[in-house]
Amino acid sequence: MSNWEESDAFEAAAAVPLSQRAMAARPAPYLDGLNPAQRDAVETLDGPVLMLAGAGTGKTKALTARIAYLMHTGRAQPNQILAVTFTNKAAREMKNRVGGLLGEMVEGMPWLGTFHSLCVKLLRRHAELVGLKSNFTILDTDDQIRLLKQLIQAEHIDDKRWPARMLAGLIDGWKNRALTPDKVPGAEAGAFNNKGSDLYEAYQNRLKVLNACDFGDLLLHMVVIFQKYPDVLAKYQHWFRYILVDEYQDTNVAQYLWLRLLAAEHKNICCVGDDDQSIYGWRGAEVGNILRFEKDFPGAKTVRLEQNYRSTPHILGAASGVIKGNENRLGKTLWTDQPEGEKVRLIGHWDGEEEARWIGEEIENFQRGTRGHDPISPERMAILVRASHQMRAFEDRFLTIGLPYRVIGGPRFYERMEIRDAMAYFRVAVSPDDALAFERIVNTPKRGIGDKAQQTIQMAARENGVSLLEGARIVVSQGGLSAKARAALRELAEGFDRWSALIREDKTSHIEIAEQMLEESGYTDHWRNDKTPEAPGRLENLKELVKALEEFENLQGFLEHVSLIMENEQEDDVEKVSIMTLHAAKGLEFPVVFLPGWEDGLFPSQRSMDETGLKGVEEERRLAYVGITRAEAFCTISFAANRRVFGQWQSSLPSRFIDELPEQHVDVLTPPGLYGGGFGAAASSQTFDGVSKGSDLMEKAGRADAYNSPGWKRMQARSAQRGTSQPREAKGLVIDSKAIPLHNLGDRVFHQKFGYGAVTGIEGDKLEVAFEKAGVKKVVASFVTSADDIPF
DNA sequence: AGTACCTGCATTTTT
DNA sequence: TGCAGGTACT
Repeated sequence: MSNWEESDAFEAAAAVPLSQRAMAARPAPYLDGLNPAQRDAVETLDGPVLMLAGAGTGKTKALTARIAYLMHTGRAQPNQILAVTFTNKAAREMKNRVGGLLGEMVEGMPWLGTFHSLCVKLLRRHAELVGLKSNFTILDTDDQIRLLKQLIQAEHIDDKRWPARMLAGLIDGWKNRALTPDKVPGAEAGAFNNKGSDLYEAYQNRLKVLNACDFGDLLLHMVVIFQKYPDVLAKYQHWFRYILVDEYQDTNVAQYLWLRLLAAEHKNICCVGDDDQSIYGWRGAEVGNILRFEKDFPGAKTVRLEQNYRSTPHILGAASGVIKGNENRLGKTLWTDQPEGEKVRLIGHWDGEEEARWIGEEIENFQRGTRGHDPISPERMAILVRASHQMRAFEDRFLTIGLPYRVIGGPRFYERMEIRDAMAYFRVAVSPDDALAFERIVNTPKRGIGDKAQQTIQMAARENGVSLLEGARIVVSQGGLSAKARAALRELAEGFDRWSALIREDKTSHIEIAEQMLEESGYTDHWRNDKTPEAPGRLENLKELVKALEEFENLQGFLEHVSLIMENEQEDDVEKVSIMTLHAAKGLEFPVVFLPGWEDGLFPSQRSMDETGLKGVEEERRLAYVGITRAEAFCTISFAANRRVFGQWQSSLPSRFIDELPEQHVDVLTPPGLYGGGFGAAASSQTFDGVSKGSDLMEKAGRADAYNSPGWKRMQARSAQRGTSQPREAKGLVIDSKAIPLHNLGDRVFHQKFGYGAVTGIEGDKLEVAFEKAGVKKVVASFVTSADDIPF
């Protein structure tokens, strides 16, 4: 598999025809505004190129300019360029940007897409070579697990000791490494109760019978086909004159092989990436791919994009200082011509709640534009955490103080096909002129209303200036279409008449109406009769959906809520602070970034260190680097000495990465708990909520050993030395300590988010309220109103 | 079939 | 602590 290494360095680039050179000589607007490095990366068209693009150095700009350049110079037809990304979002963005540069031509870029989508396209053409039909289905993770579970049980293996998830993980790992069942190394084949590779093989056979494949197969099958059928490979090798790869540091072995095979003829492969931002090792990404690029592709030219257009020098300095601790890296030096800006701020807190409270106040300060800078709106701020469970503290706090936030990268439940179908029914029933929703379900389940019938409906609707549903009624009444389609359409229209009437009457519960809709429309039956392995899961999801309805007063309310969630994934009209994991933040940027939870064990994560040792720490360090480099102007790192983990109080030491921050780029703040020089009753009684936290302190005191740690001591020393002032912290804290008891036990109150409830406990300015819908919650008193105050 | 209790477990996530 | 998945009961 290494004829590449054996091949000589590339011959000089083939002579370029004069006509093309003439074209290249014309002014090219997309080249304007590129810095020298970017320009180099764009103009080096022949042979392998590694574009080492640091964070915020304009790699997408360079990548898209390169595509434009390739087309403009006539080096390749748009359809001869293979451009690969990891996410649909990235593919979309690239398409848009190339479109912006070149106009219509992008329409002709059929081979710009994700690894997976491109492989689906290829595999549909050659499915028979791996025993599939071209209409194979793609299983999602749930389906995969269900199938594996069946196989495990068929082997009479205890699926409690040997869970399907574990096997799925193993198989995914093998597929990531392009290992078919027969290629699994002996040592690993015995994994999973000695049945690892056997079960893998059984699974693959089962998939074939089902005419299905999982995500990993999309790549694996293509690699197998390329390796086994040189004629097929040759066709594509020849066809794709230029290959571009985004986020190369995230590629796994299978993707690497796929690329290498495809690039073997023309050798014009341009990989863009940043070894310092490789954070997906745990799901099979091989940093080695990018580190080895020059060896894998002899004669490769490496271009470093090092001018950063995003962050201030202090932020870059802090990030560089941290990443320097990694051994295995290609190395690059980010620089910027921006003004110095503020230092990265570092602050330690007593516990996680205090950290959340402090950050909430800081966000409000930024929002108000205190200390000399302009007000910054919440959507320009983000909190980046290591693990999603850390988000809860912030959600709780922000809900309490009424600070709008959104969580990025939550469950993708509402993206599922069956959920979207079901909701389309709801949408049409609630608002009959929702054309998209109507289009979605008019022939789902199959009703024999094909393209032509739909066009007829569209025309009728347009001619009469009515909704599609009305248009359908007109078509039916006029006796258009075939008798069969007409009958089906009439039934559907009558269904919506009934369901809409039920909603209007408001007598039947919206849950019942929803169930009725799914049942009477035949949608549920459609999945009941479906024999594919994913059908049971779909039905399950529909049940979930109906269950989710319980939380709402009516269907309208529900749809609004869901559309909000979906909009969350795109843009949002409301200005909200983003809360997300560091992983989810890659590729994004914010003027204000908070990086909480920098404690050893949490970040770097203990598990990562246990499982992969030094390699793990290095990946965590890259995560730290990614986090810091998300910030444009203000970056605040924080940690807490005590944190509740699984209900147990735990104390921890500041993250080792904190000690790696270069001092000259860091401003150490005095934590509120340290007010006046030490901890103790004074600090707590002034900074909390006006109520002595003596008992809490007693409880926590025994765990304060973190404060003997080098990191903490150094922090204290630093802040003493610098004489950091306290007012800015103190200011915010006074605000919510004004707890004038307005409520008594048993009072009926209203909260913006949680609705109505009764006060069941009072603790200083905090109330414990049993909400009718949301259950028992603790809220700050100023954010509930007496129910009598509500004006309706 | 559906619910109520219990137990075990607990990064990071895209396709 | 909180959830998900499984069992056992109705």
